[in-house]
Amino acid sequence: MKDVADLASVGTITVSRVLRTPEKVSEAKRSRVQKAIEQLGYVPDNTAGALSSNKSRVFGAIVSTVNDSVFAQTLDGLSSTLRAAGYELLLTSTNYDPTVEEDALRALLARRPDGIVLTSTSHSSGVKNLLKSVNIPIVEIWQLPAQPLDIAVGFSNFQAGYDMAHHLIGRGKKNIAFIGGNEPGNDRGRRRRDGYIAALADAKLPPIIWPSEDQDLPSGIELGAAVFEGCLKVNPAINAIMCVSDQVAVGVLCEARRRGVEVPGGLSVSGFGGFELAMSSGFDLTTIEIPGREIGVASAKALLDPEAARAKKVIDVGYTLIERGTT
Amino acid sequence: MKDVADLASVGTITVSRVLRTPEKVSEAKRSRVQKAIEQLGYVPDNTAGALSSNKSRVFGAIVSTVNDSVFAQTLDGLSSTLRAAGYELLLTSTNYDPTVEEDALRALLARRPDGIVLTSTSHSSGVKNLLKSVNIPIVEIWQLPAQPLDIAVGFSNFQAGYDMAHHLIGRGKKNIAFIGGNEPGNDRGRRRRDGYIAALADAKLPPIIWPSEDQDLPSGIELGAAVFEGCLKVNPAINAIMCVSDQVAVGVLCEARRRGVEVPGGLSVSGFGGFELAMSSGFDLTTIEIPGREIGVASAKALLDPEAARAKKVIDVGYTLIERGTT
DNA sequence: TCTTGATTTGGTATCGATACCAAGGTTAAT
DNA sequence: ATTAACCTTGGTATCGATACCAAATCAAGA
Repeated sequence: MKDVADLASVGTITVSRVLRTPEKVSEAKRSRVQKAIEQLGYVPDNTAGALSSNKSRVFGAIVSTVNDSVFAQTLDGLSSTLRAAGYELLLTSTNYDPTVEEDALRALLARRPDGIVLTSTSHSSGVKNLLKSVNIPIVEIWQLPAQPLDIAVGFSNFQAGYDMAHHLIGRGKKNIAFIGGNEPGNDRGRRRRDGYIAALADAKLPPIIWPSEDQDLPSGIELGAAVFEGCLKVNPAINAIMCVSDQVAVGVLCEARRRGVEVPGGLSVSGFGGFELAMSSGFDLTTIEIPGREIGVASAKALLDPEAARAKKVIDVGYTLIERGTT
Repeated sequence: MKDVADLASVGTITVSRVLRTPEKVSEAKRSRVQKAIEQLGYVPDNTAGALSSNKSRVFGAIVSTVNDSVFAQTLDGLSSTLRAAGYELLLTSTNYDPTVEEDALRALLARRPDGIVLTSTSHSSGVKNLLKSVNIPIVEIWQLPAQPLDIAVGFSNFQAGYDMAHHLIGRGKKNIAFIGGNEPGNDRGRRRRDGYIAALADAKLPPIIWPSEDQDLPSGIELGAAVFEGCLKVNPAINAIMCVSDQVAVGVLCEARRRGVEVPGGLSVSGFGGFELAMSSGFDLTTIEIPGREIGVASAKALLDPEAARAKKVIDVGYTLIERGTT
């Protein structure tokens, strides 16, 4: 920076201002400095800037996994919006292991981020204490918590589960099963299931849940494929299956085809997520579409302008129930 | 840090050593310092450490998209391996727009990363100059470039395309079409297509490529679904379709079912990627499985020990052709 | 011309850790 | 007992930018 300042015959502080607040520098010096920057190929050092200004221009994200298509959209929206504003994203994934969260957070805080995005909803007391001790915006995403730590962006999984069950009931189905939602460390699926249970209770129908907590079954597509050997064998009266995710629903649909079960005549199937394959050119699956990218964009905005976001506290981006051919 | 040092009655440098090189501090002082750290809830400031040591303990990644399941696995492997070694990952995505790369790189370099991971293979001269001017490990992933900038981790898309075409030819198919691979900014698909062309030439068969460069068609599943209205209508003799990705293949399979076309009797279909749905409990799709996570892990190792990686220069993780029910 | 207020500019201290060097203490070998 | 080598420890300078304050410049009105 000193070299640039010398070449342009200005003080170092003026170089700094050209980069951070160009409107405060006269036209003449500004162009001189910019020419010098280009000539020397100067790339500023943000680590030094972070130290002196106490602003790192970096945000941290702790996500459960990047390995989920709707989730990846959120990351995409987050990272693009932040980058457009001159910020960068430090990414950490916990792989649904809650014990990793505190370590990851500690490592993140050592980088002095200007804000943090979290996906999990239940935090250990260590995590809560760390978050309380720093004075930066904290955004919890996806599941809206009852008691947000600071700012929350997402939607209600409970309500989504309720709405989908209500939709199936409206189609005249009486024996509706819920598949999945008991993976450890992921309580979002469980909330959807709770919504399903509530809707069935309101309609005076008995809930059918599979697999039970103690059964150790695969997740995703394979779980869906296993439904016929497990759930439907025990209870053949089932004529609608509400799946915790689109992946599971696709597994059910693939297996139904293999067995010649008619959908939705013999069996209705619904998903959750709004995964590409659910589209009408794919499985034509009735599902609940989550605006994944929008969650990312809204979180980025909350991080960039925490005061405005704190006024709302909870930002509900909603979801859309899309009725297609499988129900 | 000063507070911790005072509480433990040691010098600040000893506190620093307890955190970075604990084996160089006597047992007695080490435990005293650790107790003080805990008591005060001290979280070190890595931005300051980065400034004085010239080591940020952060790596940068510039990826085309996080929105792809196999790709997400790479990120996952990369980030977990780095975090286990005490490093963090700064993530930037370009959304397949090559003009973004230089800006993203400049922003990344301002954070003084200890190494960089790139996914694209063709770089602008500005990017190349920037990379040459910094003295940190550069890892190019996925596509193995002819002339690696520094270190490359991936596999040969050309060879994968060749092998799959060879497999289809071996199944007795003579009219094999290649679908996709002309999305702008993504030359990996094009390499697979080149491999396909080479294999067909070796077998003295004419290549059939769809859509052509100038056609503006959707990508992914929708492209697959459009095949029957486009490609097969023009050339009904086609009896095998080699798709640029599993997504496209799934689109073809869905549409084939809808039209009652028998697979693989009337039409063979193959994919690429090793996407969850390709599994036997899903579509039972013949595909080429890429070890996405392994690419991430190997890149992380290359960043952490660049000398060892530079000895090899190119790390080929290979791929696996998995023959399933669709061919 | 002189004053006032706004704008532009630069000097210097500072952020919090680590590199470097030097000093003191310990152990082993002569 | 003496020397040499090693280990442990701390003081101080330093990394490269920005905050803060003060000085210089400029424009407009009296």
